Amino acid sequence: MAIDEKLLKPYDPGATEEKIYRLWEESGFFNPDNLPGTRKDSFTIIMPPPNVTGVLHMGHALMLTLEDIMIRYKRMQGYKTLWLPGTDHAAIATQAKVEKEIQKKEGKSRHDLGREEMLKRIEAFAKESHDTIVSQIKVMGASCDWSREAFTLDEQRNLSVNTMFKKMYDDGLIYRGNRIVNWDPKGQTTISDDEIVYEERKAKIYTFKYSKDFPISISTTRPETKVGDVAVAVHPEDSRYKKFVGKEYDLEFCGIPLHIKIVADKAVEKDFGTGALGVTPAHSMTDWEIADRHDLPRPQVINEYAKMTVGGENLMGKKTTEAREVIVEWLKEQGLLEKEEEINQNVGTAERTGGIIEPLPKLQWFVAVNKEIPGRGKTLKDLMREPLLKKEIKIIPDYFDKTYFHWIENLRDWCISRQIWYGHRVPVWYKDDEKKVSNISPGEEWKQDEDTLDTWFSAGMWTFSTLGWPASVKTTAGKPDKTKDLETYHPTDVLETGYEILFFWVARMILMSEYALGEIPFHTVYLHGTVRDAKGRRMSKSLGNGIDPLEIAKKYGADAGRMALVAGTAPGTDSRVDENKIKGYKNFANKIWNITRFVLDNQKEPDSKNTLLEEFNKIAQDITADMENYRFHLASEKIYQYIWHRFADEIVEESKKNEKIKKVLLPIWQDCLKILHPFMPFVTEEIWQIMNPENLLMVETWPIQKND
RNA sequence: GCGCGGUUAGCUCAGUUGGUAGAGCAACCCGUUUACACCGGGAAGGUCGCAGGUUCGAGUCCUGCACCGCGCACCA
Repeated sequence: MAIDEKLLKPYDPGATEEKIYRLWEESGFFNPDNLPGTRKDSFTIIMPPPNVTGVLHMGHALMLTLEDIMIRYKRMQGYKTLWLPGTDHAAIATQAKVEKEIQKKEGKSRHDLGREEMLKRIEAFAKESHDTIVSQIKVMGASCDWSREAFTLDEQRNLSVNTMFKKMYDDGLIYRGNRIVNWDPKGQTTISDDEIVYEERKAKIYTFKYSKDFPISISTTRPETKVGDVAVAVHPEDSRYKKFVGKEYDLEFCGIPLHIKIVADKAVEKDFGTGALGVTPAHSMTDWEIADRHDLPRPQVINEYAKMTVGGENLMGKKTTEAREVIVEWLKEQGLLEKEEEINQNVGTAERTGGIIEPLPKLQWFVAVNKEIPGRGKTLKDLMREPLLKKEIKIIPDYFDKTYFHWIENLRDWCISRQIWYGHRVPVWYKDDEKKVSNISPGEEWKQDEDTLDTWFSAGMWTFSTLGWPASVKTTAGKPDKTKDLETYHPTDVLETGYEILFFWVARMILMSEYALGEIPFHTVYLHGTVRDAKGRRMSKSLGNGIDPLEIAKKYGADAGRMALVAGTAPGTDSRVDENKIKGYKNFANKIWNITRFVLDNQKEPDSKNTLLEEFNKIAQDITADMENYRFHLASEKIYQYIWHRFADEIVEESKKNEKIKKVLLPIWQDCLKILHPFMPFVTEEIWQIMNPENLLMVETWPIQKND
């Protein structure tokens, strides 16, 4: 074999990677329908869809690397491998981003533009963002099936979502109710419990009595909400207050008449503050529940703009923070204020907008998680728990099981309606006094619900909505048969994602799949950690410490970036980006390049009997076991160690003196390339093309067949 | 408050069912001999957070403690 001229120069990823990706794409092998040979067993990963809010970050790069490693390994093992890519409309995040931009550039709000125009703008942004993301995924070398690409907000997914909504509604699992919800005054929408981020802040806590003749003092950090109080709750065992329980008082608080009942409730902690809690049902989650238990009224005193809705001129229409000062002033004047202390308080803020959450009672759509599903004798919570208890689903690393169960314990009904425009609209239509829940529009004369659905509602269906559930009536010729895909590829094999969305997403996918299909969405959940900067800090826009995976690919090659991300990074643990490490793997790519040159220069008739072959075989088996057991962090280091420090440093060196060894160089080297391929697909494929231009390494057979 | 994880070489981290402690980078010495200086050879470096326990044997299993990080809840 003549030595390719390219091999005489150092390896240049920039001149190689794009060309190789095109070669793969043109082969059609990303699509499982086109794979060579008979492939009985399928292996499926549905890609966690990146949000169309911007560009890929290192976390995405790690995700793509791990998933591509699994897919490439299984493809070489002879599986019918499907890796289905997609993007997420990320409702609140995307709308908030576009709104902010328009506000900044044009000084207009979404209401100035109107629903239709605003949606057009968001869609244009999403489209652009989508295109960028797709090209970035390709740069990373992801061998996913673009012919099946999905978007969480496209037509097929909308049909899935609406069908699911109707099914749940008909089963009584979705209901509309006036309940207290987390209201984000900044984003002007409700959000779910999981979208709240608690921030510790200093706050003042005031201790006072409503009026001079009221017997009990209460403490609060939010005196302005006290105009909505209907009761004072004390612990049932609290001897200080027992004698007051059941009594009712009429009084005037800052000009507002209040009717306060003393109730006993075990939710109250005796030792906190005065041990007595002023109950504001409409503006506190705990208080709402207390009101439930004691059948108390729930007057609302704050509106959606975090402004007061009661009182005279001094309060009405004021922001809560201003109203607070008014009330504190009044308390001081009246001589009612007993104490004013500074405390650390966790303030709930909206994850996406940063707005301070204002609990408010609102008419919203909910998913009932504790209600029995008709005919199944189980609740949705049960459906989420069972597959893990029965070990049908395995989480890696397994210690996340406990966190998962703990979260389910604390789960309350899931508020799924959002007052934003970008997203799946609630599939409920109204006409006069009639209401219709349907998966398609019942006609022009019907008016659709204004709200949209929580983005996790559609994301929860991702493993099967992407495979065509429910079977679409509009499936066009040439496109994959949707129903057949669902049969072939579901349940999927692995869900690979970051541990931070275990609750948001993983739990909801299990819920949705178990409920709609009666089967698990995936067998294995592989959780990766957070990629941090060199100092161990989370990468964020505000810190400006983000590292762009594309820059890395450009500077060192995607192969080097992939190896650096995965080698030595155990599942579930956070890692740091270290440019030196990446550089080391760039050097490794060049080392491979040079080894190839030497091997091709020194080819001899292969010998099949040599202890070196046996030694290699053992290592290959060991690595295969690692691959089967998701130990990619070990497999990658082992092949690296073998290639550089055993094969190159010792075997190649020895072969310079021993002609017999030269006879095993090529066979071992070819297998090394195969094993390294899932990790560093570009450079290995490029070399393979020089050695065997008629075949693609991507679909070569893995040296060791399944061995666990 | 409840729970989870971490603590291993100067730094960043691996260490699979318990069996004589590993890698990368950095630092030290030497080296251009049939690929590669994006290189090679060599040497150095650890009482595996602390205290107990189980075991023939513990970085690995159990108990307690300390510090760091994280999640959930509370937050009147």
